[in-house]
Amino acid sequence: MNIGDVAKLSGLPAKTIRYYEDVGLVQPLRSTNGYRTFRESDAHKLAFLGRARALGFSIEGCRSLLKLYEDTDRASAEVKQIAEEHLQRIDRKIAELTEMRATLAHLVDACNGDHRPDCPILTDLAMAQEEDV
Amino acid sequence: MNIGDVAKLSGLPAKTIRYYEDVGLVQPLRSTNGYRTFRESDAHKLAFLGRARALGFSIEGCRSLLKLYEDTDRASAEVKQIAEEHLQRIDRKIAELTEMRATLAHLVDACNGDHRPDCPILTDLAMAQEEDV
DNA sequence: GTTGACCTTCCAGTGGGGGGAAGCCTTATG
DNA sequence: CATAAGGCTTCCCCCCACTGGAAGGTCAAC
Repeated sequence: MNIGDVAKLSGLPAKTIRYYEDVGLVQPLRSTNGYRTFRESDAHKLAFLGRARALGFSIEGCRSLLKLYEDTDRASAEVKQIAEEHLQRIDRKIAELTEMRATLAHLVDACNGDHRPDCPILTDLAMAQEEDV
Repeated sequence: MNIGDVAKLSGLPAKTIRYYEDVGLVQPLRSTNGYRTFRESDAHKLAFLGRARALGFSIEGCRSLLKLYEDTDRASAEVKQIAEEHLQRIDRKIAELTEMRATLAHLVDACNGDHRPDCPILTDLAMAQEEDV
């Protein structure tokens, strides 16, 4: 398989696949003309990577997961730990965004949004004094 | 004021303040020795920027807000629109993370996390077949 | 033989800074 | 007066995970 084929199969852009080779996540063969040649197992790996990335795992997280995936003697506890750490990162990110959202929503709500210049959003950004909300 | 003073006042690292000058968000003066000299208004702007960034506004968003802040003839509707667009971006991001979280939490839940190699997390990443959950 | 689709490598850029080097300026102290 | 400490300057590279594009090689079809 050439890169275009495996790109279609995995849903990843060819550029991304080259990048994954660069960082050592896949090691396709090379044919005599210099083209990358992907085996079934490479296509499989790339699909795996695509799904792990879609769940928000970092490249290094993907590398760890892939290593465990290929180690049939792994302990599922190791996989679970990686996933749980990632889950916590996601939770922290959601909490952070939720707090931003609350503050911003409150400000947006308080703003008339008309032709006049008075704007509690700007006032708050300028002052951020702690008053009653 | 030198950069260290205004860094303390605004809570921003000096590096960040230099970067903000680089991208044109602040224009401090220069004293004869080449040091940046910040006025009260610069310190004010930087504090404004710090708070806007803390709400997740991009540098370009900050630039727009700052421009409106300094335009006493602004219409609050313009500010509100920028804030609402940002709010929607935050909402999309939260939705995306929440979906990741749900999928991942389900997988983590299904994984025994013991010494055995069987792991639904890896199975799912490898297959992602659509079955009942 | 020539088009057009595919492939290759390499370089640069994204956002929002951070780390650190090399070198000036200022102030306090011995 | 010398020097040491700390603050300031510019400059360049690094982070992440790609993405875009240029310049050029390869292959199948017509």
